[in-house]
Amino acid sequence: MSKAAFKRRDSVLKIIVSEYIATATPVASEAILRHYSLGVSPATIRNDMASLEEEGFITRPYTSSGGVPLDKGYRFYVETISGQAGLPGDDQRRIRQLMDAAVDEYDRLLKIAATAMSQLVGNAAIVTFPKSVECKFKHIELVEMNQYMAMMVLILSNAVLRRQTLGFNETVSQQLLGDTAVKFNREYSGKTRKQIAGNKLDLSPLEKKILGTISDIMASEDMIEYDNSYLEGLRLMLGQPEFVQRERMLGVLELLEAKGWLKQVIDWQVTEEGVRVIIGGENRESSLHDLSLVVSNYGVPDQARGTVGVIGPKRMDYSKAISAVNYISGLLSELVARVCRDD
Amino acid sequence: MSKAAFKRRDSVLKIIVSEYIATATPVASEAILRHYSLGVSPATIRNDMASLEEEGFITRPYTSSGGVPLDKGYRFYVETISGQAGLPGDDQRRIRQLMDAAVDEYDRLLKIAATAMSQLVGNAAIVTFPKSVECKFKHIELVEMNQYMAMMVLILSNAVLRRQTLGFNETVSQQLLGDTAVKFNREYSGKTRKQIAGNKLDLSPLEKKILGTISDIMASEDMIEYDNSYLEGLRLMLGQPEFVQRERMLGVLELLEAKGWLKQVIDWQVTEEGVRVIIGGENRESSLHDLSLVVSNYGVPDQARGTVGVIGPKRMDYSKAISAVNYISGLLSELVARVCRDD
DNA sequence: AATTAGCAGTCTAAAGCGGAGAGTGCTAAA
DNA sequence: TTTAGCACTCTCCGCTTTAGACTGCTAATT
Repeated sequence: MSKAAFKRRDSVLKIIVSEYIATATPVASEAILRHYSLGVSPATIRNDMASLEEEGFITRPYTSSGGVPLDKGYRFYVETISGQAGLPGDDQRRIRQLMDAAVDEYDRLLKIAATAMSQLVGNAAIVTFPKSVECKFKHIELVEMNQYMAMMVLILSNAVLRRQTLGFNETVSQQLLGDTAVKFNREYSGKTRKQIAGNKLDLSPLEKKILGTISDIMASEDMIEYDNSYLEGLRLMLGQPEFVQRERMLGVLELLEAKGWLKQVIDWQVTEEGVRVIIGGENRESSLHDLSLVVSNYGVPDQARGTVGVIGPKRMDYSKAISAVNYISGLLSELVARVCRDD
Repeated sequence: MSKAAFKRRDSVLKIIVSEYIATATPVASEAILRHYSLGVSPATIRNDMASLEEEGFITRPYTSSGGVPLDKGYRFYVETISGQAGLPGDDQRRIRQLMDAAVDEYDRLLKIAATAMSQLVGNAAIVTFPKSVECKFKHIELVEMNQYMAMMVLILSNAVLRRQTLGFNETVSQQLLGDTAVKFNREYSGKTRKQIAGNKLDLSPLEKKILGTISDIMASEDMIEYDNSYLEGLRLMLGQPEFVQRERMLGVLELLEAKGWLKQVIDWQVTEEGVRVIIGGENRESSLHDLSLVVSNYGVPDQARGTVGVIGPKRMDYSKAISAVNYISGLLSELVARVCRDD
């Protein structure tokens, strides 16, 4: 096969993928020529398609029907488009505007980001809370609720916030609680869990109990993969034609409600930089085998990192998804950086 | 029609409803006799069914097919079963166990409650955060993040917690922030928004700014119908046979993702006590017209109140749903009461 | 007046059939 | 290596048929 012929075959593959992404129906040789004139006849395209099939880029739903991309085909397509055009200016402006409106409300901001992203790509989108690599104690607050109970509010590095109620056997006063909080804040601010554990102070039983609780929370915070996350736009994703069979639909729903899959994605991602595309069978988790993910980390390296991504059927507008994830992760990184700068 | 005949007709209706709830297929006259021997022939049942149809309790999907309940039929059924048996002991124990495991983590607790409830009834369940009737300032905490920014954590009555970042034009120290927090806590603790607004203190520009933010948050807290809420078990609900037509499924998904419907439910509910069942067309919101809700408030009257409920197709196990909602709302009330006791 | 047997009639659901149309694979020629 | 031409495959759609589930009605019975 000549060099020119190879090149044409690649074009054919690219066209098949993008056409299939757009129409969700098998792509016929003549359909290819209808939209892109390659200066050859349908028969030639058919030959190319046969060759593409042989090498595992595409397949046929049944003998003598158009081609649909396989994972390998999608992968090829994604490689050729990556590093391409960013998000249209309109979209950028719209998102920025939405997010500016909630810039001070951390939680709402992430939710808005997820919603915006899902609408942009017509699929589900997820944004996880940023998580610090190893969290540090920042501030504690103890508020009396009644004689035997207090609410503890614990602020960790990068704005992670946890509240917990504490019950005591003896009565405690707000005064005592306040003093304890001051002491803890003075001694432990900026320290990791291990540093706190190593720094044995002279503590009263009450203080020991509180310290234990703090330590537990920090430990669980260090373990946890996602504190919380927003998954938006499910309905958009499930509206896609791949989910007409309700069995698949319910399968996906179950998968996403469980959120176990998240761990897998994040594990994989934690070391990577930039946008990463995971297509169908490339997912470790077999339940994700006919879905694709476009994910990226955001945040400040070695400090607070979260994950943002799009999830949808393999037949997804990768180009748009990549630019959307890229843009939004950048935006979120900016915002996190502002909050973290002095950690 | 004789008195005995009336009674039998009611039984027939009850059987039709419960049978339809169990099987999701139109109930035939002979099917009724298969499971419950009423000592009459199928023809008699048919006569009764004709009469039930005439009065709008049931309908037929097509001429000469079994009966399926209408809203009026469900309503009748719900009235006859209400006030009946509670949740089985097993279930009670299981739930209590689950919830005890997270009793100190407010947010997780509510989520667990929602999940447990959804599994119990095989439909979606929702639990909203408790909201105070008029919230009171409880505690503020100000933490420096960097020279020009601070994080404010605001605790309102009944454990509502809000965090927000603040940006300043001049530099601020942790010292200054701490002093301000102490001052606010001393002056404003236990006061409502109006009381705070009426109590004009001599404030620096910085303090004025912070106070403004607090006031805004409290105002929005007073306005908001639901702070946050957990909706769990969607997949269970959508697995029901009523959602085989994917159009309906997507409609419901859209509805639930928007969460606008929540407001309607809660509005209606806020004054009611006990479990309330809203069947199909009884919903104000037309998009809920073929769904039913079983909801209840929980919390402490005149203080903090949240809503807990089950949402599913009209063909729902009302008996189980009612007892589940009843039990869980009671459990949550207990827990809220513990936290609120001294507000 | 209420109930019942019996039967004709109605409707669904599933299966089978057939033709139109889309699109390919193959062969032989350029 | 490309192309034209054609036979062939397979889906999709609508139509028909058949079996079966239930009812509604009528006329008889209690």
